[in-house]
Amino acid sequence: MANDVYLQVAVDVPLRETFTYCCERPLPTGTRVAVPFGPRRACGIVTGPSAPGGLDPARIRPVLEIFDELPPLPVSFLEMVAFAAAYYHHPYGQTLFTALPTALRQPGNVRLPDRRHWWLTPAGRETPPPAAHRARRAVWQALADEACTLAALRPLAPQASAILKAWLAEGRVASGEPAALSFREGPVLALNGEQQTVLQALAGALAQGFSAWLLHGITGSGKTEVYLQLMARVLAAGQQVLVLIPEINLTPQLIERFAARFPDTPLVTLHSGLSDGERLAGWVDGWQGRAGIVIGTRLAVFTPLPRLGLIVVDEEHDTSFKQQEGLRYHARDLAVWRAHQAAVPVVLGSATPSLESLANVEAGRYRRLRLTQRAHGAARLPEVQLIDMRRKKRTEGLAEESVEALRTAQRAGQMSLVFINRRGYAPVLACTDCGWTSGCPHCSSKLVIHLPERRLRCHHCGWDAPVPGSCPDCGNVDIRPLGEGTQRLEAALTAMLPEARLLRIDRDTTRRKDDWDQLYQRIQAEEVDVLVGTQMLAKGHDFGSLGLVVVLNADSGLYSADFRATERLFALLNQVAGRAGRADTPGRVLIQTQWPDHPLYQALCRHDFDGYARTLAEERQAARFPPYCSQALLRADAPDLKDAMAFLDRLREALEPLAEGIEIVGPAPALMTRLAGRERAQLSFESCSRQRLQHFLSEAVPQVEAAARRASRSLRWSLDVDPQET
DNA sequence: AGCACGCCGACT
DNA sequence: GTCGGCGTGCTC
Repeated sequence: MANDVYLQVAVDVPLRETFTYCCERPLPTGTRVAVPFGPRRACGIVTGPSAPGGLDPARIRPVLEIFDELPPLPVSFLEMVAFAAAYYHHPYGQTLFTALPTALRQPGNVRLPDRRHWWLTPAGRETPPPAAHRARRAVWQALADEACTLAALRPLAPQASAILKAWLAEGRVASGEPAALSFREGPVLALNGEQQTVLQALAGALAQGFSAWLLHGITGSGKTEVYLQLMARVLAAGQQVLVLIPEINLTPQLIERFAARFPDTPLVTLHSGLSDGERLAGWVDGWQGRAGIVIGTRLAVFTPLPRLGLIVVDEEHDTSFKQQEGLRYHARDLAVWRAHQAAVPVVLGSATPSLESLANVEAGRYRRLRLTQRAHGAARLPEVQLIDMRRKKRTEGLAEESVEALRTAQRAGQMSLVFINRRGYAPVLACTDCGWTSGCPHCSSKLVIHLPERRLRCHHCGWDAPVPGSCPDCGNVDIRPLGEGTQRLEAALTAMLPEARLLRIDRDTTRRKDDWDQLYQRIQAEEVDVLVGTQMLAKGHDFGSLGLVVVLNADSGLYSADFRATERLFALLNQVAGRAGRADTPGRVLIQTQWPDHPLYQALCRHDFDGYARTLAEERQAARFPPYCSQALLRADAPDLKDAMAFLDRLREALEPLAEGIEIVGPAPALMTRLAGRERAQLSFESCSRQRLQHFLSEAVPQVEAAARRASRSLRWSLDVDPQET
């Protein structure tokens, strides 16, 4: 056997290195193969040619099988994988395999859907089958109209495949790749002056290489219409568009809008809800250039697109763009890298841009465009009012004013929304009288209650204190965790509004696939007076006109242990408020709070995003938190917290000498012990220089790996670069 | 991560 | 006497 060529092959294992195999012939980089790996057969991707080097040639085993149903993966794809692996300090093989659809991760052949188009030859066109042969006639008729895929013909005649085979042999039909992307644009909406200015700026950037744009447009300002008209130009030029959206926004209504606008452009959606086969088909359609539009959640950022002309990231501030396990990538950041690689513009759109993106604007890396008016001339911003809960009579957490407003709205025939904030719930202690909260004496974090031990702990620096019996500021004994008392809210609402038709929307009531459709129909049919729900209701779905929005438990996000909580709360409340009064009536938003003077609420009432963003930015700058420093978290978990802490303690000591220009904070117990039976802790690395932090991490990771090998097998660790949740 | 090898407790 | 617990070590 002449196994005379050596290859480097990446395998899906948590090891930093690639492996050397031999093969009878050279294989191009990006070829998918099956290789023997220890006692098993694994899927591998060829990453390049290789020499045996110091390796004993006897240990080098031959490639078992070469999969050639698809061409080798493009170099640009492998480059992005290499970047992501390096930046997030994740093993190359595992990074590569997370970027691939599941079907391509297995060491076996894949079956691709038949996308060939069939059409009649001149001979075939002249010989229509007799009308009595209904199946053949139907197929012929369809082909006489236009070229079709087999999938399109099957509904007309189940035996379409056999018919085509016979006709092919007789020279009556031919098949091949579909014609190049045709382009047709459905009815466009008129743009207002602002939208036109924005579109012109963006259109001017097309075909001009890389540029990054932050499109900051208030809710209802018509960002989507701008995307669509910009996309039209890209698609008309025969290029592809990648659109990334948050998980929750991937609704049939949104896809329908894109599909209706570009009726002849093949559109592919990619998200985690697809079957392996569907996901593979969409991915390959993008890669082979058949799809003009690829629209999907964070995982879609990896789709190879040979004629990429534009990337759009909608709701760029949304946290679902950050993957929270395994390769902890941020799809928005990879999208910007990718736009740079492909030399195309990237548009990041949001009503409430992330502080990260605003800082990038400040630094001159992104350019900002604004939409400050609602697209429909008459639509006004909602009126936001605060209900001071400090001296209010309340029932089950509801102020009498809120109940009264709900009654009034119902009588006026308007639909209301009661929004319960459960996001970022971490029990921070607060005084119900003076507004004192449990701040950490050593850093700018909040102390969190750990009930089993009755302790207050700082999850940032690790400070630990007993729970006080009364307020340290005013002596009031009524101190309790923020956010308590919303559990029985639905029952209370039913009792207080007996004549209103309530509809609760949350994970439980929308568990099954068609649940949401049914609820949605009830809303459309105006069979609902009061919607009650959480996060799910804040974004995405359009309920038509909401007359009133009541927000409960917003305060729990105000004084949170996570320094990003206020940024998220502000974005969330903005979004909820944007649900009110979208049509021609201005809506009303009521927020129940113990801190009516808090700058966040004050800014919300004034609709002053810029002012509050500036305040937050100054706070972050003063505390040297991201985006004014680069951060990475080393997380560890074990059945027992002290094992995780001891592991991080040892590492802190070992890494200190390498940490020039790096601040190491902690270790500290993590905010929430997520998985039952496992406890988590974390060590934070912070630096004013991203490069320096990267360099440090490159040196630190091998040490972490070594320490983990020495530690108990039950200890697990992960590194989170640019963490979103701290 | 898998998977095998290896060395100590309660079962036919 | 053996089945099986999971500690430890390797994968070209």
